[in-house]
Amino acid sequence: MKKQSVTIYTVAREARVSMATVSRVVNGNPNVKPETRKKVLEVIKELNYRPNAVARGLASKKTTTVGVVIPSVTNDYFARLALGIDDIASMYKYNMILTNSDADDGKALQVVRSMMAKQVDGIIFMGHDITPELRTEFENSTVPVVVAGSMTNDADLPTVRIDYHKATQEATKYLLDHAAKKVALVIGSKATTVNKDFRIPGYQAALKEAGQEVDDKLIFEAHDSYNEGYALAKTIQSTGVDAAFVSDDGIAAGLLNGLTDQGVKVPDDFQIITGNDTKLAEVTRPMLTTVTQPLYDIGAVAMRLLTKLMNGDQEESKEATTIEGSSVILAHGFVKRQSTK
Amino acid sequence: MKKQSVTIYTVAREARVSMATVSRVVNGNPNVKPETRKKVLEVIKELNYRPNAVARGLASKKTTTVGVVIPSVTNDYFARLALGIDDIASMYKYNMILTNSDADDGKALQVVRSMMAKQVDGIIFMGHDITPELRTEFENSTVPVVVAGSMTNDADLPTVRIDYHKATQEATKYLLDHAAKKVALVIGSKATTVNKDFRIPGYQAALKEAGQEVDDKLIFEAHDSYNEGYALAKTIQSTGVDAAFVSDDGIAAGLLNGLTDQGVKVPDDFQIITGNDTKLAEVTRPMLTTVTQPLYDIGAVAMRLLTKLMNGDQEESKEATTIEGSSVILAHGFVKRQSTK
DNA sequence: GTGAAAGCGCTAACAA
DNA sequence: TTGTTAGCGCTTTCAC
Repeated sequence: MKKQSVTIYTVAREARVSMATVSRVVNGNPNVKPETRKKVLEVIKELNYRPNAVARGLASKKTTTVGVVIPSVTNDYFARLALGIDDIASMYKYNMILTNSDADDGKALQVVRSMMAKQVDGIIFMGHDITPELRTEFENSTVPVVVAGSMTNDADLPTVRIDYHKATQEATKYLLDHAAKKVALVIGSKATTVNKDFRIPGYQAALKEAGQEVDDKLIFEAHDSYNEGYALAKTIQSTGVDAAFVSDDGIAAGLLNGLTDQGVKVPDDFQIITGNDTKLAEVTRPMLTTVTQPLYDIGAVAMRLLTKLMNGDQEESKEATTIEGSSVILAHGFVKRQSTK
Repeated sequence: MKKQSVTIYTVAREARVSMATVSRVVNGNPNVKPETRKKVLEVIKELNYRPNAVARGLASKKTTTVGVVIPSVTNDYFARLALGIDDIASMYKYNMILTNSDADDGKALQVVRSMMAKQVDGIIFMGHDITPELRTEFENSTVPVVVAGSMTNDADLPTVRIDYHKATQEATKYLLDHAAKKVALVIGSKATTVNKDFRIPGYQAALKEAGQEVDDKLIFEAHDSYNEGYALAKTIQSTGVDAAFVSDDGIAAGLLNGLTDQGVKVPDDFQIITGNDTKLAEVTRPMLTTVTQPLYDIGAVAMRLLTKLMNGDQEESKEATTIEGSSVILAHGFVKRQSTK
């Protein structure tokens, strides 16, 4: 790459002012005489001067760039969060370095390190849990981190999400209240914090409330979304279950289609509630009854929160976060469609 | 943000060598005596030194960051391209600044300017057309640009895509060969290059080949994906059409469900072929017959091509691009599912 | 209101 | 094989 041709120095020389003055007008510093400003602006336009953000970043120690770790862009759930993040980021003139972690802990660590090397001003982390190494990485840095759309094992991290416990409990109760005899819970992994500490307890609470015994065998794991959900259709039937709350829409769609293809009538013989509020839920036939989530807003609020943390005094913010817990819990909803009675 | 505590200088002092030597070992320069390297590496580890990529970028004029313009991350089509891009980018140690253009020309321009200000080493552009302003922006810069997953009005830009003309022609022919009497074409906008110069001519070629008259009224526009496709179900029937090739899966899914909800049997009374090869096509019932596209590969190849352009001599590359056309056309396919006879 | 000058942390000749 | 020395383009005191 060749040397940048027109720099702040070129402009300064051409406008017969100092670099400092050019810098001031570029940055909207009010301490510039209007006519000086006008002159500089003219020269900038004439020369088509564009400030070099890298140089600015080095000098100011701010890059107006945030890092966003996403398990998978092709998952509509995370993509909708990312859209909310990006919109607010753009609004605040931030750019976002977006990288897939492929839901792989090693890659997540590497990705975060790379972002920090690039001196991002903040990080939004999407994912279900954080390894000790990654946690150390976060702790050793002054860069604020916000978790969006899940709950991790690090309760100290500011997090924007819905109340997964309550949502799961409500959905389970709904099923129980609507003639379901035996309700299954289908989640990604029993080991993640969001499931272990929120969804499973919520599910169990609903069962207990209804006077039912909890049976761990009715909790199913499915990772690979649609296909695994489809395959699950057989397994799940053999357990005598006649309803399920499924946390992921891809899995739910697979389960629904798998069931249908086996001649099981949904919702007559089997009811399904899904939990991600993705487009998928409206495309299937029957359409899936869903716990709704303000996905876009979760992303947007996470980014807003991050801007606050980035601007406030770092230590103070961290303090506030840790102690008061600057986490945000947004309201979820429920839309009855065709997969429930 | 406070001054970075441990810099290349700290390491140099601690290891009793010069900054240059530290720089060499960090960058894998072989001209370092093994024991010196070892010593430096030790100090780096001990101090947990992390090179500052911003400073490196300023000094080397390379940021190992590419800009990616995406119309919408929440569209699975583009998300899959982005996944391919990101994977290859990671492989080559590039980060990606990803920004939604919302399919808005003004925003696309602004986004690109912002990326260039951040000194990205290259840009991957996803979108259907380029405004004169944006084209000027590209031309005035030395940053290589690759278009992925579409065809723009700028034929000089290296582009990675499938053969939209042929794909459309084949799909239309398939419908005609399978008892369709009157075939519609449903696209986003008649005005974009990819439709105006590729899909529409392909569609018309198939009709002519079959000895049918072309009727512009059988070409429908739908933008807002699913909902507009759903609404289209009524309109399209009134024209006596009994089959359609739909370029976008969201629209196709909407059309299918709209038709079904009106009691039209697919494929018996109406056949549909869709063109984006998105997950959606497998989730609907009946499942949608589809022109398949190597979406991930389109993104991956685009990123590979970009790395070549970024490494080669800039001018030379640009020359080669313009003259030989370094564009890549990948093979598409066809999967018959349930929405065709 | 404006300018001079010292960095920011690193790379890259050029010497040695 | 290693060190010295300029920058890269900008921000930011600190004077004036």
